[in-house]
Amino acid sequence: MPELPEVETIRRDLNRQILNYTIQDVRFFDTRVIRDISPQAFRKILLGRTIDQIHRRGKALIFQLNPKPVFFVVQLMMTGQLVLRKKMRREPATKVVFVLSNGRYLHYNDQRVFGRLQVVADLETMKYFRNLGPEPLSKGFTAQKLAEFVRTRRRAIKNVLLDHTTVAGIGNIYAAEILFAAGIDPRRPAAGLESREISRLYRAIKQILRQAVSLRGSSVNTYRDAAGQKGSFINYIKVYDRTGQACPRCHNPVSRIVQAGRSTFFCEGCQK
DNA sequence: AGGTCGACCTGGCAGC
DNA sequence: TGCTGCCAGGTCGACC
Repeated sequence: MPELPEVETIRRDLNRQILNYTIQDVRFFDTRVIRDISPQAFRKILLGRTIDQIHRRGKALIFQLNPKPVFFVVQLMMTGQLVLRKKMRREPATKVVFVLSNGRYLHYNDQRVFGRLQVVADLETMKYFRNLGPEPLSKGFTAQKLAEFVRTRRRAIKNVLLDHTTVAGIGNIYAAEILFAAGIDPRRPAAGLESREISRLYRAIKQILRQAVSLRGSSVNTYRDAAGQKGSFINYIKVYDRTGQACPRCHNPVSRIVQAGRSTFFCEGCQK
């Protein structure tokens, strides 16, 4: 999916364009993305409610609706997209379309149908939010907190970064880029990192995510922002999906390995 | 209890 | 051309 920078980009775009508008209709083309309740019940809850504010927590988008308390939560997972259009356009991946009172159509597209659309009165009822670690770009996320968490884990630091109880919103692309920026080998046991390495890691998390947000995310494959456009951080990616290509720092070929069943890209020359 | 693995899905691409 | 197998940005539950 979209990781934190991509989801944050969508949030900002939608916040500028659809606040205070009302959901007038919900049209289903594939109901598999509605999981816990019937599509009819889902539709009934949303109809007539106004979008007060759009938040993000980790990789989830949270639409705060009025009358309260109702939150419409979207998890895009691997291939979900939220695209705002002036006309309804049904594509193969189009699953649900929300008709808004400003005459716009918010399309939920999802090629692989992993995404989830939920309505809840209390976010804490969702397991995802109960277990989620701190927001990496918030003041509450400190080097101290990262250090406390990292020191108790024996598994590889790459897997600890991907674990959303450590820190929210980091996925496979940014885990690779963050570890490259920090010069840390993704295979290192987390508990073995020295203080200065954890400091470097902390700074890399902030720096890479901030830069990616400012560039509107990366588009490796299916990610699109709320206007259907690609993000430009793709042009600044150093190691992700670049197996065999020269490391921009030391010119060694980039390596690909598998950790916990997922690809890891890194430079053996300068990540120690 | 921490950690890993398969399941959930579809589509693109490499190799034969 | 067409088949097979592999791969993909995430999360959860089952299992060791």
